[in-house]
Amino acid sequence: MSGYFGAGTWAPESELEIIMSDMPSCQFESRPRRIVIGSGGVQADFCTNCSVRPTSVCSVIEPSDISRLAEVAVETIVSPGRGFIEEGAPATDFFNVTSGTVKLFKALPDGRRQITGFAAPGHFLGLAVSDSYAFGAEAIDTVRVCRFSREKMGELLDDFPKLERRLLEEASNELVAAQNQMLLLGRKTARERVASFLLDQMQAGLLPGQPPPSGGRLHLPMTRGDIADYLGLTIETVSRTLSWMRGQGMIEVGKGYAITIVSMAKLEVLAAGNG
Amino acid sequence: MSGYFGAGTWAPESELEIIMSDMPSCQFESRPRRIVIGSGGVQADFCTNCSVRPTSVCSVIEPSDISRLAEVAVETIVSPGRGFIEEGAPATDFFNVTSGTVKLFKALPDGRRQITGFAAPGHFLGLAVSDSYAFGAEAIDTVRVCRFSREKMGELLDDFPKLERRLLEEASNELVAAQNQMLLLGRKTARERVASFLLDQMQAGLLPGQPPPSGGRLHLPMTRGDIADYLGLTIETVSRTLSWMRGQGMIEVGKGYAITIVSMAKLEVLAAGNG
DNA sequence: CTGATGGGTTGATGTAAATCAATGCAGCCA
DNA sequence: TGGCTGCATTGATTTACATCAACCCATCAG
Repeated sequence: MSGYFGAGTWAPESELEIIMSDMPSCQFESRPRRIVIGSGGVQADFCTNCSVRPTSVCSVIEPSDISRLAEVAVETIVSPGRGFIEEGAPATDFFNVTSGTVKLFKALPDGRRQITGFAAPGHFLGLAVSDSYAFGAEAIDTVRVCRFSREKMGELLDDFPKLERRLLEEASNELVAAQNQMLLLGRKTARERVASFLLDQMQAGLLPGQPPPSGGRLHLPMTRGDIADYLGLTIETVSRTLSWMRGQGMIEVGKGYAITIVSMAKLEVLAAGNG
Repeated sequence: MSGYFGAGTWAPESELEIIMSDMPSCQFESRPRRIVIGSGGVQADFCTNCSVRPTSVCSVIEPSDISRLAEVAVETIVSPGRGFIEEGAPATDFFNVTSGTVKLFKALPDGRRQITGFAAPGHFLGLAVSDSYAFGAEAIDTVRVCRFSREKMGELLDDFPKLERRLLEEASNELVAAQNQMLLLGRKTARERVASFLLDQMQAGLLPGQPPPSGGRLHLPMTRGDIADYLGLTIETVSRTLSWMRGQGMIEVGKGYAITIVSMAKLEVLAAGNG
């Protein structure tokens, strides 16, 4: 395809690329393998029909200017367990998660990991002035992201001042979340951490974009290991704490990734620091 | 006195106000007492001659537009130990630190505290989209800040797009710092934390604005308690760890707030996670 | 079917850091 | 001068959590 939208001089933008999981799992993911599987090009309504547009930074672009957005966005599919941002690598792109869940993390040389956040659909990734990524990103389940090159993103920012304000808003929100997480990591007990986590996940599910968790039913896509790395605990402590909460009648732990919150009140008391 | 942070109907913009330490110290600082001591107004070169302008967000305002800045800025002096942002209070103002050091923190109901950062001259405070402050701020030594009302700041942002980009940059940098701190709090040992802290302080001192620490000499304005609350440790552990480092020939601990870094290399090995 | 693998739970033991406690020292004020 | 307070250091003891280890249960490949 060429000259799609009559705008671009070259083609590969707006194709669908897939980052495959061609190896079961390795300690440090190599650079994502990029496979372009479609070349029909993206429709004019690519962004218009985007399910996360109302809640993402893209919402500030007027419908009349949507084509500008679709021009520079490359939709990418990342399979579960696959990394697509490598900590320390040159920061060439920004991403917008459109479906699935991403874990963001930093690591120490000996392998210790801290997950700094989970990015749900609508989340914007890559905010860092530095020329290299300050964190890594890996798909938890099957993830779709929109990729913007740094260069193209700069042009968008120049042309749409509203976008800049929206990004500042996004960054501020993340900053608040980061401060909450620092309080959690530095001063909360294991039980308080897990309680806070469950309530946060509940809260996140209530936001637009994802199916709302009815009846306190949560579907956590991440493993116990991920939760542990997020809360600064070990797998065993997370598991034991969940069992303890079950024993206290706070939650029910289902098969797989299901957890049901039975007593929000009890969890809130815990999370606030009483217990 | 009433009208904490001026509701806006009265005049004191561009006067010099002082937040006094009229009580020695209480568990939770009451609202700062605001005392206007000058009323001559700020000179036209108020901002032009500002020592932190080159390194702060204000640097993006052209000299020709500086008067706009001086119009909306209120210089405020905060005495040591005095709070000037209360966590949870309505977020009415933004601040720019011009001298001294500020500690930013979050607290749990039972008094546990996490210091989320130390703000040195040039640092911009108050980035949060929420209508209330997500953190508290307290002067460590004598602090001077420039205060901007939310409203006036909005006007500045409308008039100077560059300011918005600079704020985004500022927020991104803070985000990176926050992620580093999460790694520290979640996964580093006490020794690694203290080592990281000393190196960060060294780094911060090398940036423009403050007198560069020559010969590895650091002057830390904060108490052991502040360091502990920043690193997610106790006072005793911080003290013991510093003593241990002294024993290892890594540092020298002087009287008061002086610490000299003897072997940066050893500290770096520690901070990176080998030790 | 069998064995391997990854995730999860639970138990026994170890330990890093918290807590409890005593002491020293400087600044401050009556 | 003496008493008070805040900050710091160091020692003794406790503890929350990590570590080590066993086990269960899916899933999947041969």
